[in-house]
Amino acid sequence: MPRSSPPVAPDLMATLAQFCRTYQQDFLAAAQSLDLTGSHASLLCLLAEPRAMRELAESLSCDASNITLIIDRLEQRGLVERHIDPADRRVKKVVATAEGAAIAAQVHARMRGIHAALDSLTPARRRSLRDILHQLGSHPAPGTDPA
Amino acid sequence: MPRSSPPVAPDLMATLAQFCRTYQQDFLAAAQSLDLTGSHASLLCLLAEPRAMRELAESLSCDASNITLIIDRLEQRGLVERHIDPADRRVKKVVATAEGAAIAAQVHARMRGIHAALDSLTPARRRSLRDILHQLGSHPAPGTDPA
DNA sequence: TATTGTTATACTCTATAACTATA
DNA sequence: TATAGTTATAGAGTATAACAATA
Repeated sequence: MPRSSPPVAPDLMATLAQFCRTYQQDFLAAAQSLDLTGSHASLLCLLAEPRAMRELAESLSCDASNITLIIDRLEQRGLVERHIDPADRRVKKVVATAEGAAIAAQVHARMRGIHAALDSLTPARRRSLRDILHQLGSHPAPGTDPA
Repeated sequence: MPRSSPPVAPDLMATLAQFCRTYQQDFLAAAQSLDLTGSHASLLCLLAEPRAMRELAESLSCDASNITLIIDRLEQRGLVERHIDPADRRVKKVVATAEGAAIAAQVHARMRGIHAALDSLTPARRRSLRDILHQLGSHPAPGTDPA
């Protein structure tokens, strides 16, 4: 097996993959404990700020028609509301209600596995992780290129 | 809003959530570029070593009957094979074929967004990230407790 | 004309339950 | 009897296409 890449890259990718898998498992378990599907919880957790339906579809990598149905249910449950954007009346901004925001916070709070893992780090390493992830986050997202 | 938690925790959780979302988007795009659904690609990428069907169901947080169908398709496509475990003839170990392993590697290789982000880090920070994630990974997984 | 969001439809995915084989 | 995997079925989720409203 030839190895022309820098030595850290393959190992890092594998470790990253495993971590994200663990994160997903923990997230799903937390969502289900709150009577939410993974999609519903993902959507709710995106609403720290109001977002247009189309934005949400892109973030979840799914069709816009799908978002309509998910938001329908979350709205029936009183967790989100639709507000027409005055700046462009075609757009509907989805905002979390107080209860919706509380449940979104609960999803993250109930991710016991992740919290336990993070608690095992020294404070310095936690800060280091946060800084590195923050830098990674401030990069052009894959699918969201504004042509 | 009261804040009794350590200051780094909420910020870290939010950053972590966003990173894992970006990872998922990039992973899905890479999978689709190889004519794989997200589930099929996830399963294929779990087969660095042979695994029993039941293990795979747990890793993907889905029912075992579902794994049967996914493996059926991957097998028809020549990407995996089922081998009865001699130690327990009820168990079927799923192993990736050479082509399956190559495609699994391709999935990771095609995650352009993640690679670009990682490339933006200094080598020292990449090593730091790898070490931290490695430590996080060596912790009791949430759903996999051997009661 | 292009875009946002919705509706109707068909297709796929996923879980539930019953079954076979092995332990 | 308990467990691993499969099969058949029903329910939920997802995408496609046509539509209404706004730009």
